[in-house]
Amino acid sequence: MCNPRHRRGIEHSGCGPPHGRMLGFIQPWLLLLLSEQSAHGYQLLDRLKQNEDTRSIDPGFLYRTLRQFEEDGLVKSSWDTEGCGPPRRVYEITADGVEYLHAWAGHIRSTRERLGRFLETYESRFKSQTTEKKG
Amino acid sequence: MCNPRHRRGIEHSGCGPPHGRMLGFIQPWLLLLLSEQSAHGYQLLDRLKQNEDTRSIDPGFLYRTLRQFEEDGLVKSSWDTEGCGPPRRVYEITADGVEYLHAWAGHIRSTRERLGRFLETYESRFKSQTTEKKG
DNA sequence: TATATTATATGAGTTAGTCATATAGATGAG
DNA sequence: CTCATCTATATGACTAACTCATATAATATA
Repeated sequence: MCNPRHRRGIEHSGCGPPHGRMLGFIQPWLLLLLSEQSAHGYQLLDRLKQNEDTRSIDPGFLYRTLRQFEEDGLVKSSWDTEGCGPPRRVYEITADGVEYLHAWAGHIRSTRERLGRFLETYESRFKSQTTEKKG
Repeated sequence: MCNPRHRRGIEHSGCGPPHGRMLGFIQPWLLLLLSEQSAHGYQLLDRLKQNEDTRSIDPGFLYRTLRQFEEDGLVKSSWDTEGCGPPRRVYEITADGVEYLHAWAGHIRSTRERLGRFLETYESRFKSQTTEKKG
């Protein structure tokens, strides 16, 4: 974990620091993956693990999230008992799910802009354009 | 609130949707403001309210965050009993606080990039370059 | 002396996410 | 057949990050 709290003597104890948490960005990835094709939880888990941005997903959280999505009508599921291995609950995205994905993307876009505004202010204070160049 | 959950019939009940929460971005703003000049909580509250991105700050959370920052050595405080009104606890950022602000900015930068990668994938699926243009 | 304003603070609750672990069918080894 | 392992889904318990309501107190004003 490249958590910057492990520098020098700064051992931040409580108050929401640069941590490694997911901050609600596993869910849109789930919907996005399901918008490509239906899949069961374990498959989604595998795919998320192949993406560095979503690598640290917790299986319990994933399954609970999918169930919650279903309760909210964003996906629907059915059991696949054919093929080998134990039965799989296969999730399919709904029209509402797709719509919600779009809304989520909009939210992410605005969050990204908000972060950009913070960084602009920050960089104008400290004049340290490091890896970013602004247009 | 421009919360996208209030469209059509999508009334998301539980599972982390496009909401309006702060997601740990009030703290870097606090440190950034304090890096400009020392201030007491109520002042910071006022300034955050002038920025649309940080408008919805909860006073209780702000004061607790400042105390936590102090416990973590990111700021230090002293009472200002002069002037009018009740005494003010004035916060001053420490060297560790500045360093931590830099680390936080780095985290925000990488979060922003991560959001960008999601949006790229999303947009390539749905071919809807709306307000964004990519380089 | 009542009321409002400025300023700080706490208690209780919720939600998102983490960590550990349970369950169960399928599969393969011996 | 039995034991271990893999695949797959799921739950319990916890913590962190807030949110909402409210308390407290000094000072100012009516």
